[in-house]
Amino acid sequence: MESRRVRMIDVAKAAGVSRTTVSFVLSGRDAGIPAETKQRVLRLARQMGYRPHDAALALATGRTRRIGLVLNDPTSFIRSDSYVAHVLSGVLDGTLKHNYNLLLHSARYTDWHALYGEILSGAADGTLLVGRFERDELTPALLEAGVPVVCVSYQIEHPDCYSVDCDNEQGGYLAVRHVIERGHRQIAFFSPGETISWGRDRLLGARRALVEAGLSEESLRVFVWQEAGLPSAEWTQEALSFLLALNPRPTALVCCEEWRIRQVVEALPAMGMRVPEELVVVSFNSTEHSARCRPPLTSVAQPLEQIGSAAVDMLIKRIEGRKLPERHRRFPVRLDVRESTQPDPSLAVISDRKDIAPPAASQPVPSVASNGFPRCNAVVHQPDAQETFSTQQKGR
Amino acid sequence: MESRRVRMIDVAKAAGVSRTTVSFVLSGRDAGIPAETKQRVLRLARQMGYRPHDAALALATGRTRRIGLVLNDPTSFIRSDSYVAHVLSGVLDGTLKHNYNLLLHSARYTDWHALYGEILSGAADGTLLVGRFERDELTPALLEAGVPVVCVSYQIEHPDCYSVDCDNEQGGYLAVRHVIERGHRQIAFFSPGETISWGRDRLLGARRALVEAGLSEESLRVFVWQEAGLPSAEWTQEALSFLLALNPRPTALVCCEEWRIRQVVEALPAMGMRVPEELVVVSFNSTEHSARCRPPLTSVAQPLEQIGSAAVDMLIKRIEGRKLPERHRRFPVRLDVRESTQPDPSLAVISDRKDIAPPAASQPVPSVASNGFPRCNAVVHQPDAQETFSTQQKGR
DNA sequence: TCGTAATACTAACTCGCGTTAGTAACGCGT
DNA sequence: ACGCGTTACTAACGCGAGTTAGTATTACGA
Repeated sequence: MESRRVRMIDVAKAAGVSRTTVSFVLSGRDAGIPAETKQRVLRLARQMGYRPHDAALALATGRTRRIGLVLNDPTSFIRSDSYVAHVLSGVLDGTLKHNYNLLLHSARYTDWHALYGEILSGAADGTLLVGRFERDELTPALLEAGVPVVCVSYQIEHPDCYSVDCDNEQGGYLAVRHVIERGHRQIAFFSPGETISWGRDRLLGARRALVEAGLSEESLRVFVWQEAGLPSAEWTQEALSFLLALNPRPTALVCCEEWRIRQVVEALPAMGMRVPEELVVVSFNSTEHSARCRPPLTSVAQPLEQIGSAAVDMLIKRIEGRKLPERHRRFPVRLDVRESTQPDPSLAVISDRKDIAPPAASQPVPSVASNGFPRCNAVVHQPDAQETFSTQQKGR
Repeated sequence: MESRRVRMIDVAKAAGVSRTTVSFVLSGRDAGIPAETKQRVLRLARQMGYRPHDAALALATGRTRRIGLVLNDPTSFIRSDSYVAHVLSGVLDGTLKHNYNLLLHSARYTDWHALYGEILSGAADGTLLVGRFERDELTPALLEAGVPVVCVSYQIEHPDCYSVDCDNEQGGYLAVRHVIERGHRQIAFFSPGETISWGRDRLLGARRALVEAGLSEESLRVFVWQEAGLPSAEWTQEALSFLLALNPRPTALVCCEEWRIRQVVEALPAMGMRVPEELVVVSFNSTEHSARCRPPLTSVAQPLEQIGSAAVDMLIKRIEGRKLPERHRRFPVRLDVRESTQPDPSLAVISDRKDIAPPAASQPVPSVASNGFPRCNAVVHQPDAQETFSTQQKGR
């Protein structure tokens, strides 16, 4: 009962011309075909419901109009961290704009051989790699194979590596400078580990803030979970216990991973600690998870949706062989000050760069994001919002 | 510099056999090929890094090992509602299990002609349609065209319509019965409208609860936003103003849409209303957005990830031409009682069915979901948790 | 009338694979 | 020596498109 698909040759027969002629008409190629024939072919193609067959088109043209996407963790959608959701939303904006579709690879990053094979099979014209796993063998292998690839939120050392990310170094800097300005001297720092570029860069920025303030780099108590070999939730507990037992005890905590901060904030009351009175907390990403936390968390925002859509732009330019002005595109970050470091919400937001506007003043859940930053309703004021946020490419 | 892909014929030449032989060896088909030849071909294929070309394979076999997914709204990832994220997570589990990939169509549901064309192009073997839009013309058109399709969270009247959903009628029933048991008689109900199947069914269940309690169906104050022609946020405000002006004033509100409940809860304090003291609130879906709301919201949970992965199972069975025991698969729902209807969290959870276990007792963010329900940390007790949640198919 | 050019096409090849049908070589029984 | 069956392959077709190269017809100028 399955009605057979209408092929190009069916249209050709109905129109009384050759398949080649139909192909020329439909692809808009002018091969001296008279208007009358052209109209007849177009009309019949429409009437008969002709649609080019995807696989045949791909085989003949060598293009799929699809881009692939690999997630470091397929379950990340439902983790507390909505990083992936925001990036994916930007990616979909990008693919829609370029008239591409998105192929979500379901294989796990840990099974990188399977992913490698699928990507090389040419099911997509290029691939976005989002949020690198530890011990990454996939990225270098793909680059070596010459597949068009753009890394999102990380990069590796390779002459063909293209990437989109935020300015993580500046993010670490802003976070730590902020707590220093609030008077804190004993600062803890939860890091995923230095093999992950954003972990490393945020730590570098943190150290820069310390040096700038005349503090020693060693005063920063860095907790690295990658090397601990513990499940994530247990690590958080252990790290907090350790932190609270330190002497002098840290009064500020900067946590690189937004999903972990929830574990922290939920665990602290049971340990007899109040936020921000006894421990001040700064997170990253500044999505609604930070904004709606109790208390709302001061957080380093990055324009996740812009990063997603910029990655698509970049990848498609590579696919089409166009030149790119830079291999690594960096977006600026912004510090959203909330109650976890600032009991009085009427104080101002810190914005280090003059080219970054702070978020719009709080209205309940703005329905449209005015800039590329995640939609959140931080309770902040705007000290000087004349300058608007600029997405212009900026040099490294 | 782009190194040319290794084709089957390259392997054949290297092995000194025909392409057909290579094809037979690689597809494991026994055509009397001696073990020695077989080994040689396999070794060379591996050494040369041969990977079958996706489009060629699809063209030859007529199968892509891909399933398509259409979202009613590509921006839904970042809406307050994480419904899509949970379903998508389940879908990815399903595609991983069956060794399929997922094709995310980036075109908008409103531009259904574009989607229709893409789906008919055969880029995927079948398609999941998630969360239907109003005035749906796509679904019937696809069914009429004979494309394998499974509808998630809705269904339409059509002999070929397959769907996966939760028991929405029971959900509406549980929600309203719960507030009736709490002593409420003036109940408001926010509905998306009756053309959306879950909106209609939840309302039916709500009315059943009223009738069962000996209350008149007319006592339910139903607010339908679909017919209002207002943007969603404005509608919420207007509906709330209207609600509060009613005499007698409703003391309970059941809201079908989880993302709207946030608008409600955030707007109420400014209107001088406290939850739950002056207005008791029940939401649906019971994802972390309800669980982490202040106050935490009583909510009707549905096993979103199971729904997603069941939809994939169903679709792939259809693609492979296997028989399905039923055209519409319904999952049971569960009521998670939280503080928005129950100021004292030490009271018990209401669980209408004995075959549905309540959620696990609260631990900070369980890392693994024990059943198919969204991960959330409702503060509830378990009255009798001997029975475990059953995913066995249940008759309509 | 012939040559050339423009018009209006189409045959045939290609993409990389699955698959059917057929064949050449060999062994073995009679 | 012949026939037959088994072993070990391969030629050729098809999937549904794009694309190249070529042809038949007509028009027009010399």
